[in-house]
Parts: sequence; structure tokens; C-alpha cells
Amino acid sequence: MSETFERLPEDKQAKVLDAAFVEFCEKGYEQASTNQIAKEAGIGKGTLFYYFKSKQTLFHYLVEKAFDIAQEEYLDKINFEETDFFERIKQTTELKWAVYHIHSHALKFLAYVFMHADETVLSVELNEKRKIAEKKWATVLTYNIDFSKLREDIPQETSLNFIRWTVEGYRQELEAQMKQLNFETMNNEDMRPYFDEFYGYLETLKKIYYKKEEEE
Amino acid sequence: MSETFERLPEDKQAKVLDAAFVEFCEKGYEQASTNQIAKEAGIGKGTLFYYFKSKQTLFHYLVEKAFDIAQEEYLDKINFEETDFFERIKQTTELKWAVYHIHSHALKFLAYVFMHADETVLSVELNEKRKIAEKKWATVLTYNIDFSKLREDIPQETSLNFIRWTVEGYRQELEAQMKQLNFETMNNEDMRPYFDEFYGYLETLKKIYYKKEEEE
DNA sequence: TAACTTATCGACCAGGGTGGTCAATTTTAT
DNA sequence: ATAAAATTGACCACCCTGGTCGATAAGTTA
Repeated sequence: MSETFERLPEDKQAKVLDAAFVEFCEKGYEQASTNQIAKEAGIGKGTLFYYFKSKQTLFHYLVEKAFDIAQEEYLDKINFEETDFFERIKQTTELKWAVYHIHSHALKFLAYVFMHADETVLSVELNEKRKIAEKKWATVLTYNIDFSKLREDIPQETSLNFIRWTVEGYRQELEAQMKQLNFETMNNEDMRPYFDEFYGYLETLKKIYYKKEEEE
Repeated sequence: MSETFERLPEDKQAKVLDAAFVEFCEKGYEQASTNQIAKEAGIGKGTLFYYFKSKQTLFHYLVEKAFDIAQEEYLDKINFEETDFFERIKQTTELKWAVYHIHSHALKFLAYVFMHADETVLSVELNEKRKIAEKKWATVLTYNIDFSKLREDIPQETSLNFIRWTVEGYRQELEAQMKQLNFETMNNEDMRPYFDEFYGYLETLKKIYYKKEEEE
């Protein structure tokens, strides 16, 4: 399926995929326009339907592609040997930023699929894939983590939630700020202050939620 | 403007407004369909345009209405005499839940307007109103608050952010859960366990971020 | 070069939805 | 009974939809 499309040079593939990712994210499956996708991708409408025989086929291909990216560029790269909770957070967050910087459209699309999983009609196999991925994502911050370092006067699960919510809240606020500036064109040096702020926050969280040293 | 509409019995007004709130939220201004709004509101399309002379007029009316609801049902009811940070959080959260339960569509619409403020074309006066509201909302958790009770080994602003992010994270997770169940029809008794969980979390946060008593 | 395959295009299709109008009708008030 | 106000949906001209297809263009092979 889509052999012709996959024989294309990668940059041209990416242009089409990105155009489609964006369009489906913004408008949803039904309202998304294949005309708009073709135009944005810089190809004729006939060509789009030559690559993918229908709107649905294209959509399914996108889902598959987005899953693959998340798997290969994110999940597979996590070092699950690291047992320290905050180290894991640091790693996964850095990883997420890196992937986001290159594949932001794909990741936003993936988020859309997960959020609208009930309304988007997926094939049975894709739905299976989705469920498996969902489970895997849930373990990212828990698998092989040493929770014994957490303070004991607060239920472990509560600490975990609080930390997760704090980090996620910071991420969201950062994202909102980034939306103003043009995030895509920022290089690593521009990101430095934000990284540093994040590391500072992590240290503070450690101070809050880990046992005090003198108690160990 | 819209005198005819405002002479309608309130429940009929509400039906029209809710239909419009939902449609604009889901599809955005351009894609929203006046046909769909009329159908969902149970009125003829001609009637809709008899009430509001155009799609834009309707949209502006909605924005105004949503602002008014937020102002009267939420902002005006906050007790700014209360200086304890966590009491303020508790109050505003309870208030938010109460308003949300009655005016969920209006509030979601308001959130939409704030989020897409750059793309939605508002009149100059409405934009002014938006900016003022934005400022007022920002002070909800800071105005006349006694911050001296916060622990001193963490920068005040950091503590504030962490608490805000934690509460907001909990709220979001709750909202996602509620989406599964039918939130609209839940009575106060059904909400009890969630309220209790929330109060428990607040106590924990107090333990974390306030000075230890023996230090006072 | 000629023959053949593969890739690309956009005009075109039938169908449906768009915001908005309006003459006809019903409801309400006098 | 009469006038005024409220309500309706068929209708308008227009735009866009997913998808097709014959006409080219580009690439490959001999």
C-alpha cells in the first residue's frame, strides 16, 4: 500500500505528511479538506489520490506513521535502567522536547487521535495498536522506578501525582509561551534558559518530595 | 439589539445560546453552521436570523453573554477578604465547579475565545473587555493573599506556581474522567467523593508548602 | 529514437452545505 | 376584526466536497 508514495524523496514525503497532519488536527477527520492538504503540500489533488486511494486510507497511514515516530523516536529511546524518578522525568522530558522539535505536527496529530479516540473510526488493528501504545505510555514514569526515596508522610501515589501535575503544568505554560514566539526556528542555545529553569524546578521538587537527607 | 430575542422566555433563550455555544466551540467561527445551530435549538433558520441579523452579530452576542456569566457568577462572588491562599483556592474551585455545572457550554465557549483570541475577530470594545477580564482572572489567586505563611526555603513564586499547577492538573484529570460519565446529570451527592479527595489534596499541599508549625 | 511505463496534474462531476432572504403563515395584542 | 409581531422553511447564488479521468510529462528500456 502506498508504494509509490514511499518511493518519494523523504523531504517531499514529509511535506505531504505534515500538511495532512496539520489539516486533520485543525479541522478533525470529517471537516478536513483533501483539497487543502494537496494545496499545502504543493502537489495536485490527483496526485494525492494517486498516493492514497481515499481520505480514509490517508488518515490510517497518518495514524500508523505517527505511532511509529512516537515508538521509535521516543519510547524506544527511554533508558529504563535508570531507577531515579527525577532522572527519568528529566530524560523523558528532554526526549519529548527533542522529538517535538522535529516532529511537532506528527505528535500533535497523535495527541488528537488519542483525545478523539471515541469519535475517530480506526481499523481494528489500529485500535489495538492504540491501546497497546496507551498502556506503554502509562508506564513511562513508573516502570523500574525506585520509589523508596520518596518521603513517607505523604501517600506515594499522591506524591507521584503531584510531581506529574507540576511538571505537566510547567510544560503547558511553556508551550503557551512558545506559541507566541516561533518555536520551530529556535536553536538549542535559545532553549538554554528554559532548560535551566526546568532543571531548577526538578531540584526543588526533589527537595520537596524526597526524604530529608538526615532522615535517611 | 436583539430585543426580540431577549423578550423570549429564559429557557428558550438558553436553548438557543447553548446550541450556539456548542457549535462554535466544536467547529470554530468559520466552520460553525447556522443551520446546525437553528436545528439544535429547535427553531427555524429564519427565526435565528430574525433574532440576530447575522452570524457575526450572534457570535458577538455570545461573547458578551459568556463574559457576563463569568463576571456575575464567578468573579463577583469571590470573597477577596479571605487572605489564606488555600482557602482562596478552595473557594474559587468550588465556585468554578458550581458555575460549570450550570453554564458548562458558556464557559467552554469562553475558554475557546481566550484560546483563539488571535484568530477570532472581535470588535474593539469586546477586545477591550477581553483584556480587562484576562487581567482580573490573573489576580484571582493573588489579590490580598497572605503569602507569609509559605515556607521560606523555596522562592515564593515557585511555590505558587507548583501549587497552581498541581491543582490544575488534578482538575484536568478529573475533567477527563467526568467526560466518560455523564457529568451534566450528576447531583451534589455524586460529587461528594471527588470533593473530599480534593480537600484531602489541599491539606497535603498545605503540609508541603506552608511553614512547619514548630518553626513558626 | 521509439515504445512503454510511471508519475503528475487540474478540469470536471454530482452532491451537499453555506449565510442569508422573503413571502406566506401563525400567534399575539388591541 | 384588525393590525402587529413572531415564525417558518423553501429558495437563492455560491462554494467546497471526495473522488475520477483523460491528457500530459518524465523516466526507463531497447
